[in-house]
Amino acid sequence: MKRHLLELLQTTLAALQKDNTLPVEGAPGVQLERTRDSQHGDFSSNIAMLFAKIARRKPREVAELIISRLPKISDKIAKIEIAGPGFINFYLTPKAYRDVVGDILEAGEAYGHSSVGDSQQVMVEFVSANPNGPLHVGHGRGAAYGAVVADLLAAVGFRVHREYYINDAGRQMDILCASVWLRYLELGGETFTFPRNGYKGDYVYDIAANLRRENNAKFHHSAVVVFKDQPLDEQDDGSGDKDAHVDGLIARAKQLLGKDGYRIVFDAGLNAMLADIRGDLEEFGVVYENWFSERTLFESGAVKKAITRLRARNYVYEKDGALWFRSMDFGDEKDRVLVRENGQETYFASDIAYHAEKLERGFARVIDVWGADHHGYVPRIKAAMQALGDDPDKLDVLLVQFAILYRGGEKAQMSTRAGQFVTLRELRKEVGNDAARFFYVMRKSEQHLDFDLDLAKSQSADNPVYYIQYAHARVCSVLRQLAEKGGSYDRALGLQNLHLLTEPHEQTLLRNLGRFPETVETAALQYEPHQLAHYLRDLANDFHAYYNSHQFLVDDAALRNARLSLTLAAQRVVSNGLQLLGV
RNA sequence: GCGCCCGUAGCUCAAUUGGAUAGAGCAUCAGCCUUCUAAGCUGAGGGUAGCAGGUUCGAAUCCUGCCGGGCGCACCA
Repeated sequence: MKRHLLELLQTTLAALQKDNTLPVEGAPGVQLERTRDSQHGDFSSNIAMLFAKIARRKPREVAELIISRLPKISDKIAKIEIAGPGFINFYLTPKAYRDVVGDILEAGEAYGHSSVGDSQQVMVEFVSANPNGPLHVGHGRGAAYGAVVADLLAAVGFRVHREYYINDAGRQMDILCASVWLRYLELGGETFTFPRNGYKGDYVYDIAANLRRENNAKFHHSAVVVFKDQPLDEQDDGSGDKDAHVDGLIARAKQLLGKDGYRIVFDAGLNAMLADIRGDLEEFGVVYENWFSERTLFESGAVKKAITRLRARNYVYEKDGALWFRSMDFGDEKDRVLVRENGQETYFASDIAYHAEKLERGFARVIDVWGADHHGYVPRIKAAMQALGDDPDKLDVLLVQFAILYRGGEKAQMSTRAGQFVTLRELRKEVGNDAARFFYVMRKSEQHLDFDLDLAKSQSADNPVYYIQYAHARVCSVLRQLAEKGGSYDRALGLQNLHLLTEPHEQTLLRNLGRFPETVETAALQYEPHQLAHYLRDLANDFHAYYNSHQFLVDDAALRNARLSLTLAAQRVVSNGLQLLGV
């Protein structure tokens, strides 16, 4: 409907511009929006006011002009009025309202889907948490948000590719490896102080135990040998160098285990964590087309290749023994290191290679979902893309603010290292997948999310997801009642008699059901799932109000089936909407 | 110090991206179950939009300056 009206306006304006009634130069784009208040009709355009200035005429005068030239009114438009300072308001006919019901029942699961994406290929990369511990509730938000954004884009006609970037090449993974190894030594009877910097979670013991089961004492060494000459890690007064300590232990592990042995311990940690993360996400309804390993970028030479390309374009230089990228040339606040003094490429270097590779794969648009604490990283990635001759506008970085946990009214601390955190798995178990998914996407992504664990765990009925599901359940209940009374629903009869739906509650419901496709579209294109969440809550409210004030199973067969049609349409939209949110 | 984000009802948040009288949910108060699940509905109170300017037909939204909060400023990832 909205598209239809937009086209109407556009052709009319073009005609007015063609005969020089309205200026072409500086002409504004046509805007049409749903009215907030039904007193102002159903759709409203501010185009006359926008044209008024450049045409040097009064807004209402311009509005008159446009209306006089609009093509013959169709059977879906009742009237067009000028209101306020110069709004052009469109009022739909009752028929236009009614037709929505047939459209919904006809389209079924496809209602709300569209093809504005034009089959363009889009990659959505999200979560990509380091595989050095279980996912916690912060990752959960990125997972829910990324998954819903991806599903929304798919619903409006994009070809969506979901990807998880596995950071399996960095120092953090070496620390995990060392942590696993040390726990393994402990299980073999060695005693020592576990490094402050190591991963202390119980899951590390599990991995170590597994390793011992499969390899027995193959990787065992005496603590005396392992810790010999290691820089001290002063736990109590904090005076020791904990980074040097851990790095020393990593080096010692490599030395004592040999290349192959180290790899086995390393992979034991990596694979265990990946399996855990993958399983966790799958249970959460989050699946990927691809899990992309950072390590393969080094192995395939993609990182070296990216650096070579940058060098060829004269954007790298050497300083202090390191290799730098001139990101300042592209507005970044400082230049960035690509290769460290010790010859190791930085995470940034592999990330450049990764993004170059994404575009090589042919994606028209690349979306990264990151934690908001990484926002400072955006300019340098875009700078690198530009330096490589790629279009940085193809990359949209969506920043997700942290979910702040509250327990007993107080902030709960999260730290992967300390091993004290609420895992995503734990959260899902306590509040359920549905509530977790809905809560996560209910808020605008760049807004901090207050996640009250007590409230969420309490299974409280305040939960909006229950409210929405209840609307669905009530429809099921109505149908059950109908069957018990020996009746059945006659769709044809219902659709023939939709004109009987004249109650204000019914009109409101019809009006809002018609907004669903637009809501899905804007939620998708703006990457704002919360719009859909709010819409569904409002729709459920409309339904509950209707349910409470009118009986559906009335004696009059025509009215009964008309109401059931409307009810089923509402159920369908609720169901499609929740489906998109992954609930 | 510099950069990014944020500041809307007692609390948690919306607002069709510059539109018409700023809206919901909790919480508070007052009503509605012999009739399709009360997990619900109806009504009431509650606002100097952080503060001060500016831009224009029109500002919560854009610009400037303060105030307050979060995050980031590595040869970590």
